[in-house]
Amino acid sequence: MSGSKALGGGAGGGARRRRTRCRRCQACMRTECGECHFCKDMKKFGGPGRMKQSCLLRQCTAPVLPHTAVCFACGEAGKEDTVDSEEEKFSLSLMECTICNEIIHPSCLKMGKAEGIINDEIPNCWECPKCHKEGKTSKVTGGTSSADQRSHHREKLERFKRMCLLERRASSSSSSSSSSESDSESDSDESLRGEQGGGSSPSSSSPAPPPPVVYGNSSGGRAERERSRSDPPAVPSPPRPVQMERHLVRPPPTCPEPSCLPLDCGASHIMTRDVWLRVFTYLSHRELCVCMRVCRTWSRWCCDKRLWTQIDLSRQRSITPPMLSGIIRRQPVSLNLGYTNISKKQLMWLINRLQGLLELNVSGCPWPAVSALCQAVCPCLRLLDLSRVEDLKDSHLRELLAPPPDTRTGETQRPLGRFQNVTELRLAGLDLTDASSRLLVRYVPHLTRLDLSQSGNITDQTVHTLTSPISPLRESLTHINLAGCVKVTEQCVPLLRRCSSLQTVDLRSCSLLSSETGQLLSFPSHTSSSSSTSSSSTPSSSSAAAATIAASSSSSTSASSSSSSCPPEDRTLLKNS
DNA sequence: GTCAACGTTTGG
DNA sequence: CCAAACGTTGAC
Repeated sequence: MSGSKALGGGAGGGARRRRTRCRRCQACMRTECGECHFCKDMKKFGGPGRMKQSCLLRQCTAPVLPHTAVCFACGEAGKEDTVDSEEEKFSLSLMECTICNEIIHPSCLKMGKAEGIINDEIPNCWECPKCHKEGKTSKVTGGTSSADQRSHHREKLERFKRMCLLERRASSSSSSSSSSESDSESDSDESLRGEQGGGSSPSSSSPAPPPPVVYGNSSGGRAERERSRSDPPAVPSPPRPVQMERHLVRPPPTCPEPSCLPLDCGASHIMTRDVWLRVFTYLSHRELCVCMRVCRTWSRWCCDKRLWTQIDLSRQRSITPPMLSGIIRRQPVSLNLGYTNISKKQLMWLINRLQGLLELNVSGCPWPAVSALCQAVCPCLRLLDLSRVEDLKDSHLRELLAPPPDTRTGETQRPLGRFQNVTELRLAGLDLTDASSRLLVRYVPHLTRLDLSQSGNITDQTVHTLTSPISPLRESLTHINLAGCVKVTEQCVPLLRRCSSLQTVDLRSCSLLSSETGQLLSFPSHTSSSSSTSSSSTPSSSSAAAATIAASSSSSTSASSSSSSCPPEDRTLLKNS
């Protein structure tokens, strides 16, 4: 409203109240990232302060009505705290109608409050019984007076159309039943179906348990601004104003309600949620999706994020909005988007909502899409697979790994990369040169596993850089894959020996190497970081190292920890040195 | 009064 | 169509 447009008339609503932070959700509790677009705009981060938007990572997931909101009918505030039962709490809480904007106690309504359609994505939000009844036909009520009002109506109309569109899209893709009103979810694809699709819309007269909500604010945030084809989750909840289009996606609560399965007779099934969950752990994701259609309760339980720690959508020809919302709801720890046609916006939208993500695979995706990561903040990420990303060049890798250019004015802290905590990086099959190795040394200092296989332009220089005395990787690397790097020569082998923790090096298919060296090599682990590779290091550490050492002295089969086949030729390296 | 930031408008 | 800018609201 930026405008104080008191849109009088209409369904009796008042000016819409601006929602405000809940101050309780995870997002509200965290601090500003200082790196996102909006943070950089803030004065406190040295920006001009013109955009006046919240940090992308701090967007409230459950925005509430302002404290000053009161009931349109009785003029009093929400009184849900004064009662205990869910039913009463609902009656005495303030509910805001997404259509007429009226805020009212359901108990103050003349008509049956059960006719309202609750939007449990946002607290205290519904389509009030009045609007729902007049419903979709409320449209433009003639040319009532001012242009202002007309434009407001037009806006609402568009809003409504948009909602219908979203709903249609959602319900056509899911086999979901008719009532796709408030609550029904939209997940379509078989591998990821949304939770609680149960169309319990009008009948559910009690507000849903306040769920954590990922509240996609689109206010200027490009990540959120998805629209058209890259629309993120098509959540068919009553829409916010046309231009805003806030996408609400709710991650599952840690333990989805209820704790037992209610039966028609009123009793509960003998098996509780925990027991069912154990059963569900034996099912594939596909099977879980089938189970979700059984009933609302199963639908919720099957969305338990413990069942979805790893989500694999690789090679899906298209990533749809329902898939995206499905991913967010499940909050996976590991996400594989390899060889999909995900768009930049979709990826950005996802990443900003998966703050707990540890592993991300975008191999084989086009660089323009992957470049979304250049604006992401993923402090937790440990594994990043960029193998065979189309058109990824040195300069792109720099963009990706280097910290944002304007690290404030002071530059007091050491500018560490965006992926500074990544320990495993896969860069196979890219068009990188030796220049990229410097980026790795500088910006990904904790790397333990590095895959540079099939990098035709990489030479010994890369190995030199990675293992130089000033490289932190010299200490951290345990596994390096240089298979198929045709420009690498025998010279790299002594260089590699400088790595104190190195366990295996894959040098297969390196045409400049002798057949003896061009193998998967195992290294003994050096307990000390002294340069001379003392073969006296006790075989106390890892099993792989122990196996290697055994291989060097006698000749037991060395079982590499990383790769299944580790030929006895490992010894060649030790012989060489 | 200050600060944060919501939701609309504007300009490219 | 999107990102930036802006007026204004709401918390304190």
